[in-house]
Amino acid sequence: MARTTGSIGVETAERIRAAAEQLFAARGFAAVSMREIAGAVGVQAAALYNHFSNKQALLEDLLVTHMDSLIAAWKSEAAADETAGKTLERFARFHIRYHVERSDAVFISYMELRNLEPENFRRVESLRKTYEGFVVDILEAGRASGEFELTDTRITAMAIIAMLTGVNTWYRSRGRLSLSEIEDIYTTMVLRSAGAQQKEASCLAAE
Amino acid sequence: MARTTGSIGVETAERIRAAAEQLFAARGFAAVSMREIAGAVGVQAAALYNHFSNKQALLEDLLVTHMDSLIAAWKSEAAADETAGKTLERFARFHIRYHVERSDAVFISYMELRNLEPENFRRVESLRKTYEGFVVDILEAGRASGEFELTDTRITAMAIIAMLTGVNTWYRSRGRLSLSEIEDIYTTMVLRSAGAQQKEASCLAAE
DNA sequence: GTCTATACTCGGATAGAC
DNA sequence: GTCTATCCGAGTATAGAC
Repeated sequence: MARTTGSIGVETAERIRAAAEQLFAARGFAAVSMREIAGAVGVQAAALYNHFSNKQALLEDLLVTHMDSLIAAWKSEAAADETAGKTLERFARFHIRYHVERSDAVFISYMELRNLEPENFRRVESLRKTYEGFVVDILEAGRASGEFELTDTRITAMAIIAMLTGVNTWYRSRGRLSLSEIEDIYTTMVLRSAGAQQKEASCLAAE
Repeated sequence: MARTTGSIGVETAERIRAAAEQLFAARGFAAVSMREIAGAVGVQAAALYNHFSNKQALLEDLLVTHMDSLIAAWKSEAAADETAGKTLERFARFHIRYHVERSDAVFISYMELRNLEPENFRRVESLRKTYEGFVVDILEAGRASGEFELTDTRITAMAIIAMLTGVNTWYRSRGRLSLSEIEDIYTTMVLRSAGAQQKEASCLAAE
């Protein structure tokens, strides 16, 4: 989207989005006022209505944009020809990194769904299903090829996504482990959850 | 807690707790007014202040009570002498069932932490750490005994808890699978995540 | 312990000048 | 596109009667 004025750096709409995202994540949609958002941007509250028709539209914009970007990012990351195990590993690393780097947007996307009006809710839910479907597809492929051994692809997909997204609740960039180390650990757990054959030693003695 | 009046069924404080829990879960702490809670109970808003000093105290009561009960429930469920694998399975089933049956309290406990004032927040966080510690302990024991094979007990504990709690986001009591079936599937995934030796076939060929 | 009434503050949103 | 000014409804919480 191009600038409409040449004046100050980022256009106002984008600064409103950024301010709202940060405030909604920190304190919740209902607890944040339009005046606060305006204050963070450096304009009066009335000016926000030149860019978003109301508070609801602002929330809906943030959630839809986030889900659209997430889906597009995975589509461009997913490689066509590789084993299901390799794809699942790629997904695990992608999901962790993408979510950790956008913790505000992720937080809002999970917490503020209930504040969406029905039509907007359905739209965002549908995007979420699309994303979950990516994991189901990987698991189906791995089961079909014999790489994975699992009972229920849908449940396993939900479990894997929940596990990976959970990193956001405790991750701190200056923490004990680097993001790469965290990715390694989770990759192992995700593959094990799917019943992937492990190259390493976990098969010492069955029984 | 005993009744203070013999008049109408449950005492008012308990009915306030129940109404607040349901409303906070459905629409969020900030979005729910004291008038609404009072309306659900069948009293005037001013009457709530006879039982809770303010809205914050009501939220704090709900979160602390929930965490206390959760911790007590696991303590009474945990058996002393059994293998780590068996204990982890018991924990997985316990966690799923307990959380699914109290979805409102669970939801609030995760979502409304940020609305707690600092002192109350620290108190609830400390209880949460206690609960997470139970899982860390099980994993440590299993690693020490050679039952589990994992890189990092703390990370694995967080991943397991996130995976199990995730059931709440999609579980419906009249859904495709029974709670027992769900528990079975998750138990397998949790044990695999911890690198537990499986009796079943997942060890066909290493490499 | 609950009521009615109310103080006081703040919310979203709009009108109209510039 | 942003401002100032404003409408009006709703929020938490308290005072005082019963």
